[in-house]
Amino acid sequence: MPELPEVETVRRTLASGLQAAVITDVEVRSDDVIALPGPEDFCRRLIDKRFGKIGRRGKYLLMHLTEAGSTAGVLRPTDWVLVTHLRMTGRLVLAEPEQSELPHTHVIVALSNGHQLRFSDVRRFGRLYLFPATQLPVALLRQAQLLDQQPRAPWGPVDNGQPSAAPGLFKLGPEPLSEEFTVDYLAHQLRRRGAPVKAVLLDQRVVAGLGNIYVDEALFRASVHPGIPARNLTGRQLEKLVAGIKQVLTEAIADRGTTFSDYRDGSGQPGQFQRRLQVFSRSGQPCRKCGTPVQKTRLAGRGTHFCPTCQPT
DNA sequence: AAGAAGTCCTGGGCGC
DNA sequence: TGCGCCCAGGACTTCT
Repeated sequence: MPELPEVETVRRTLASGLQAAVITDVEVRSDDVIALPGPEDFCRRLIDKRFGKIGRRGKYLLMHLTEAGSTAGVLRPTDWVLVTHLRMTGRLVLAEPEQSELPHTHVIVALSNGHQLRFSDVRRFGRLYLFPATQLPVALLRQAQLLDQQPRAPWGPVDNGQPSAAPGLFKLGPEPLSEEFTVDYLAHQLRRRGAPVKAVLLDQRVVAGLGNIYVDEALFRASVHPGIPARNLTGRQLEKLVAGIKQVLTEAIADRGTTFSDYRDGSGQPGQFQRRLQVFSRSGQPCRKCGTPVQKTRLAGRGTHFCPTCQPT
């Protein structure tokens, strides 16, 4: 399940192969993975566009696209942004045309440098979106690091009152590795929430990019039981939780993410962080700190792993 | 308004 | 061996 560290690793591994490549052809085999616009428009708009920067916001990947003829670099109001969300089993890989395809390959983007960008997804939960750049808020583009400075021209999004195809993209909380994500911020967010702290941390509006694996790992590092009502956390626990989240994500990015079965980076390589997991997927095995068997329970509809000794209720 | 529950989707693991 | 059941979960919608 690609969470922030996995998506960041995909971003890094795709960036060099996509840089300045022009799209020469697009094949969509499963219409339902194209969330926006319709599949024909999606293909037509992409052809002859050139890849610029590849950014990330939470678990979303944002790819800047310019007209093939225009100068690269600055994001212009006429540009487009290809957005992807891999959800559970989605994969984006660069491949040679003669390389065999993964099963469940739904989209193939042919590039002027001879490579292909391929999207595959066993469960077809993942989605691709193509937005006119002006329909994305400046703040989002900056957080995804597609924009260096405030654009001079007027910028959208044009609020036409229509529901967006990707409502979550516009409601994301802060990047957990940014300076915005502080103890004060998290304290404010958790203050009125009576739900289990794990459920609140999975809410992308609170903080962007955490999923089941890294929430369990961060809570272990903070010695916080996942079932504690969010509002009951002490100041000390909040400090340890913010530090734990930043620490586990930083280490996981350094290890190129966690691979159980499906996840691979943009060049097809698995991650290495699974070797360093403390509790996730380790139920019944001894806690690496105290030796107590790691327990698994169900919380917020998710398999939840914790050490009953290190993370007391 | 917050939270719980249902929905999507398919490979793999399990019981019989 | 093979069939059928159920589980895994991110984000979204619907219900309470």
